[in-house]
Amino acid sequence: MTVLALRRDEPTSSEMLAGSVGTNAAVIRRILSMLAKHGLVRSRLGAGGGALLARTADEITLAEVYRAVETGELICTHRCEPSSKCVVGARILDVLEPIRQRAESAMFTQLEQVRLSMVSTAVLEEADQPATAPAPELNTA
Amino acid sequence: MTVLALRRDEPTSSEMLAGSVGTNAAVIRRILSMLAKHGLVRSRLGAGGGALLARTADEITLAEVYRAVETGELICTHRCEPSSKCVVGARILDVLEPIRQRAESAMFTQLEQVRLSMVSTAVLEEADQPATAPAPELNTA
DNA sequence: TGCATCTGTGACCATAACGGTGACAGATAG
DNA sequence: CTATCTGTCACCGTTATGGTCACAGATGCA
Repeated sequence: MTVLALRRDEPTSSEMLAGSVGTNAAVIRRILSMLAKHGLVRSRLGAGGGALLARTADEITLAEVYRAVETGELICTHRCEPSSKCVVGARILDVLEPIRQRAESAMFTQLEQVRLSMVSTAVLEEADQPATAPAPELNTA
Repeated sequence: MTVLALRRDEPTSSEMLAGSVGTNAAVIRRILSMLAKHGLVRSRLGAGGGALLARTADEITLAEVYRAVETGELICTHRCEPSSKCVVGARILDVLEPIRQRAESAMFTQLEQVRLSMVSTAVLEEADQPATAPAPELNTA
């Protein structure tokens, strides 16, 4: 996504993205497909085509990206159903669920405050300051 | 942990816990071992033994439990190393890392506010208002 | 129009992660 | 002394995930 943000209106092929990420083009296309379904990315077919951001990098938050790509729950509780014959087992999921939701939404609140444009400019600024930059301060805090 | 909180000073065997959770005793012992290493749980060996809370349920937060049990990072970024030949690939991890940390600590802040005692009393309160009145047995047997 | 390019998607395999299971030494209560 | 229970290991099967190949369809271009 950062690459797409930096390349603006120039389509980027999945082959090229795969090179940057260090993986296979089909994997990139798979992920791109998920992003497209959530309206974050669109693609141009044919020769010279590739992926483009569907909106400006300023209108995309990391929370949206996360939700598009990550399917399962952030905090997974019980993989197996607890025994309903035990007082605790019968109730624990109902008790834990609102807690899980609070924790999860706290994290999303943070991710919503980071826009893709912040990430791309931070990458460029790091590239400007070679070798010594330890902590890139994304101003949002 | 909730079961241990409710049973107070009475040791609970891994066999019994396994019954409540719906899994194998060895799995419980594996998890109990992790909790013990973090000082949340202690165990009594020999006949009539079992697991006990190392502190009161009021002194244990869900954040501690989470940290003890969950090993990997909450939000995992790149599984494979991005290409260092790409401007984005070379810098993206450094840029993303502080964002990840902010999001993660936001979640822990929530979990730190929930004590194990709150969970156990919530379970009991839910049990007090049942559609039908089940026998208050802790184990499944 | 024909060709090269690139997406979208499905199938398949290898690998990693994780829970389930059995086993066994050591500790301890009775 | 014996029954019980922990702590830990090894091992297996399942599941999730990424890597890879393949192929149809869309599109720009000569």
